[in-house]
Amino acid sequence: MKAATVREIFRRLAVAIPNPTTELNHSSTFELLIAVILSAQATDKGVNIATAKLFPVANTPAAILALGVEGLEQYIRTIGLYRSKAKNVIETCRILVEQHGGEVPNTREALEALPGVGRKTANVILNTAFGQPTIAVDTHIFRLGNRIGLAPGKTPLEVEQKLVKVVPKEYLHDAHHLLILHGRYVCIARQPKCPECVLVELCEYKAKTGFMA
DNA sequence: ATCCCGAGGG
DNA sequence: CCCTCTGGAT
Repeated sequence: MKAATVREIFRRLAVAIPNPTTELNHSSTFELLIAVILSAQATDKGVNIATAKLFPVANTPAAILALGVEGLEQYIRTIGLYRSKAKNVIETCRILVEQHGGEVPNTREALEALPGVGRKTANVILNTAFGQPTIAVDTHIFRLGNRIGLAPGKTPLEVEQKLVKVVPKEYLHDAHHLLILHGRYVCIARQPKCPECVLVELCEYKAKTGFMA
């Protein structure tokens, strides 16, 4: 895909999505970290329902630690993979208290050392809490990268590295949320809403599949 | 039956 | 590389 086309894609997304930020409710970096860990293979909406109950009761590492695994499970039962997430969150809180003074670390290495935090989650925290130009490749961005021809790749890491190369500098920070929100509401997995998409004539999906009008 | 802001273990 | 974890929405 031509550089000018890529630039136009982000210019249009930036117009269509005036406030490109997370839809995971949070009022601190710690809350964001927990919400992102919980969001694996789950919808933001579902995570927000659970954290609306959890955070008023416990919104610090020490407070969540005090709930214990089984106590925490009661709050996040409605989210998929809740048992492993409860275990990971507790262990992450323990490490935050013991090794980081109860604060969320701001380096990739320290973040990825936390249980339940892989490359994607670390990228979200670095981008959204610490303002770094990282691109967290979740299911939406992986799909879009391949579907519209923006950054094709067999793995999320491959898509991420292509995006970092291809995305114009001024859009690098917002690219993550511009793509996620476009993927969530327009370029959805099952039946993309091509008729209302601002990228139609720039998209390789049309040429490949002749999407329905 | 498929998808959702994946990660860890074998 | 694959498999498993896992509930709720569509």
